[in-house]
Amino acid sequence: MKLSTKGRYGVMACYDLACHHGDSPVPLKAIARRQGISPGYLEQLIGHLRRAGIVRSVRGPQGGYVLARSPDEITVGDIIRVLEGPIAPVECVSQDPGDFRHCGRTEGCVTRPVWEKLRDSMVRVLDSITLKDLLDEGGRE
Amino acid sequence: MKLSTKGRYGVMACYDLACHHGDSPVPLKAIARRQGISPGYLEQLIGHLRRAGIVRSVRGPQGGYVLARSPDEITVGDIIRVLEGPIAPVECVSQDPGDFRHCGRTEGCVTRPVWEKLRDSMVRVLDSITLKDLLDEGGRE
DNA sequence: TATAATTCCTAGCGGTTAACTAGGCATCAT
DNA sequence: ATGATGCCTAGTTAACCGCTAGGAATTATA
Repeated sequence: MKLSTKGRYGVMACYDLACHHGDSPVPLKAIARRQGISPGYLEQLIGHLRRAGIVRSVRGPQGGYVLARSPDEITVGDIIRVLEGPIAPVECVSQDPGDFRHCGRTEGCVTRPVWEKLRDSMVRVLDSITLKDLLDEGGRE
Repeated sequence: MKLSTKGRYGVMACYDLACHHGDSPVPLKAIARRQGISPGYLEQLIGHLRRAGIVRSVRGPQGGYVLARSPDEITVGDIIRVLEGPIAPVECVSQDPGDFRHCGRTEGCVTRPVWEKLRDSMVRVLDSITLKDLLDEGGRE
């Protein structure tokens, strides 16, 4: 029941970009250094975020990455979904049709409501926290 | 962010035992057959549940397993913790000292509060649902 | 125009875990 | 004494995680 580093690194990287929102593009190396992430690995992760429209890239010298939307329009859930897949403790309660898989057990599976409640509570938390919230918090503490 | 089959199978097996609570011991094979779980694999899982004091075993013919406590005293969280480990999306917010691991990043890690909120909401859901709740629900639906 | 800083892409790799299977031993009602 | 059951450990296959490697494309700047 653990997140992989993908999700964590992704959130950290996006937080880093949020800190520099409005500035010139942030090179990947700088993010990797500040957040303590292997640059090569982060490159793969940020590629997903780019293709998902969460960050934008600028190539060439002085290039780097910027958030594609403002920090208050990007939730932690958005990032997690890109890097970890649908937020669902088991496939049979996935809200993404591509990920959903019927467990094939007796109809009226008794345990499914448990996983649905768990999923809902996870989604509620992750979709309620924006990068802006993290910025504000970082400033206060 | 998925549960493994361990947790799911464990809850299903315990639900099966709850259905027969008060009766004579339920042989592992019967549980495995009804729940569609590989008997050999379930044997390993139920071994953990036994050592954790959630189920009791009776050896010999007519033997099998029974719940060690009544269904309203066993939560889904109890079962998950035995089979999946501490309920924590990342190790640095694990409430189990053995599992906890400091991420070693800059102090005042900005993302930790996110994982703490997520953990709390997961724990709240899983610890609030007992096997009795599943029984009642199975009866109604 | 040449250089170098950057992003982009894909392949591979070593380690770990998941989900079993296999096989043998211990217990004990009948 | 038998056979049904639980108990234990060691394998096995496949997938995935967290990287590393190496090169191609882009482009600001000297």
